[in-house]
Amino acid sequence: MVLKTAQAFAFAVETAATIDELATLLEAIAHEMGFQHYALAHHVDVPRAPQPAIRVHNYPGEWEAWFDAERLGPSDPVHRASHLTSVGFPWSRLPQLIVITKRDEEILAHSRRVGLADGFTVPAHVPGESAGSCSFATAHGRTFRTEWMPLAQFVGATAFEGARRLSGVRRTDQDRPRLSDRQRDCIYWAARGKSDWETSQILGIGHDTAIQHMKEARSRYGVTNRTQLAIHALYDGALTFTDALKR
Amino acid sequence: MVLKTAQAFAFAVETAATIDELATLLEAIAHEMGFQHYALAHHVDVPRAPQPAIRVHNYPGEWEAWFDAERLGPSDPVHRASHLTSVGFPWSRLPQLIVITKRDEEILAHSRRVGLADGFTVPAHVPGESAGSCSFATAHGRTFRTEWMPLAQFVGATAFEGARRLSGVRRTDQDRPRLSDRQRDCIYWAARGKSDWETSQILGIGHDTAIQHMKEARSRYGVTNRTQLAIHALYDGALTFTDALKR
DNA sequence: GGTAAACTCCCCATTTCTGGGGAGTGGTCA
DNA sequence: TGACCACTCCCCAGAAATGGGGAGTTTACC
Repeated sequence: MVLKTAQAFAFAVETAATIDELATLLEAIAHEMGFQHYALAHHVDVPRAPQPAIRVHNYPGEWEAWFDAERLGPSDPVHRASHLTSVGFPWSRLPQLIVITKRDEEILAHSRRVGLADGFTVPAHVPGESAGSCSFATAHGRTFRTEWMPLAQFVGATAFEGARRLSGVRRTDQDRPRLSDRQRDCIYWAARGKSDWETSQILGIGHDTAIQHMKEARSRYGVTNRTQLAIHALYDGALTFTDALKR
Repeated sequence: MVLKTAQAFAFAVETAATIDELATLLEAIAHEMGFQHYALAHHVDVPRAPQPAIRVHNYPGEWEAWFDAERLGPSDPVHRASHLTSVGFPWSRLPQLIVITKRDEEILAHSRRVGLADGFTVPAHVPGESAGSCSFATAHGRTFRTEWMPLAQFVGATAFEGARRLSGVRRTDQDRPRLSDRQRDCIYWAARGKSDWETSQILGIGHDTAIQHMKEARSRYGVTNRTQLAIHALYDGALTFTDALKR
C-alpha cells in the first residue's frame, strides 16, 4: 500500500543517522517506484558554498565523470528548471520550463547515452539557506509511470529534508546581512537598472549619498559589485523578481 | 485509490482556467482527506502588497478579518515555520520548528477558537518569489490522520503551482529570448561578479569578444546593464542562483 | 550557392562604478 | 554621557561598463 510505504519511508529518514543510510533508503524506494536511479543534491548555505555539500546518487559512474569534466559551464538543464517551480516535474516538461540551448541538448543526449532515459525531479528550497533537488530516473528504453509522481514528490521532499538535517545546517537570522531601509531602497532601484545618479533623484538624496548606501550594502553582503548585490538580495528575499522586473 | 485521486487532481489543476476552479478542486480534495479547511497563500501583507499575491481559502471569515487586522501575513507562526523547511509538517510539530512566543500562543488559541483545530502545512518556495504555503485544517475537536500526509504534500505543492500559473506570477508562455551558448557563459561569469576581462581570461577569448557577447545578450533581453541582464537570466531559468551566488 | 547565425576580434568616446579617504546630524539605548 | 547606527554629504582616482562603429571565419541549413 502506497501510503504505508510513504509513512515508513518518512519514519526511516527521520531516524537515519548517516548520509549512507539515507542513500540506502532512497535506492530502495526508487526501485519500488520503478526507477533505476536517484540523485539527491543539496546546496548548503548557498552564498558561501555553491558547490553541493551533499550529493548522493547511484547514477552511472560515467555520468558523474563526464559531468565533472564539463563542469566549468553553467549547470545542467534539469537543475536550472528546478529553480523555477515548487512542484516535481517529469523531464519531458523541461522545454516548458526553460529555454533548451544546444548545449542542453548535448547534455540530455549524453545522459540518455549513459542510460538515464527519463526522469522526475523534485525541487526543494528553503529561503535564504539551501537549494537542491531530488531526481529519479529510469534506465534505457523505459519511461516512468506517472502514477508514482505523488509518491515521488513526497519522497523527494522528505529525503531533502533528511539531508538538510544530517548536514546539520540551519539558518540563523544572525548570519544573514541586515540592510538598512535606505540601502534596500537603493538596491531596489539598482536592480531595476537605475544608475546611482537616477536613484538619488528618485529618492531625493544626493548622488554621493546613494553611492554611499550602495557601498555599505555591498560590504554587508561581502560582494564587490551591484550585480552580485542584487542577486544576493533576491536570493534571501530582500527583493523579489516582481520588484526587480517592473519597468 | 490514492494515486488515482492524486493524478486526477493534478490533471484537474493543470486544466483549471480560474482561481475559483482551483478553489473548488481544493475544497473537494481537502474533504476527501478528512480536512474541513484549506488555505493557499503567499506570505505577504495581502491588503497592502504592491505585487500580485495569491490567497485562496475557505477558512472562517472571522479568521481572515482578524488575520488582516493584526497583519499576520509574514509573522503567523505557521507561516514562519514553513519558511524553515521544505517538507509539509503537522501543526503539532510547530514547537520543534520555531520558538513559540506568547504572541504565537495567542494566535494559535484564537485559531482554535474560530474552529481551526489541527492542521498540516505544505511550504512552497521558489527562489526570488514571495514565500508561500498551502495548509489543510480540521474543524473543532478533530485531529487529522497522518496517513494522508504524503497525499497532502503532493496536493499542496501541486495546488500552489497551479495558483502560480493562474495568477501570472511567472509568465511561462511568454517567448523568452534565446541566448547563444557563449552569451550564457559570459552572463554566468558576470553574475558571479567577474568583470568582462576576467571572463575573457576564463573562457580563453579576447576581452573585446567578451564585451561583444555581453552587448548582444543585453540587446536580446532589451536591458541596458549587466545587473538587469543577470536578473532576467535568473528569472527565466537561463541561470540558477546556485550558479550565481559567489565564489 | 547563398543566407543566417554564432563566434571571433578591433577601434573609439563617454558614462558609471568602485574603493579609498573624510565629516556632520539626529536618534536610541545602556 | 558615551557608544552606536542610520542617514546625509563631500573629494579623488582608477577601473569597468556601455554604446557606437566595423570586419573576418566557420557552421548549419535551405
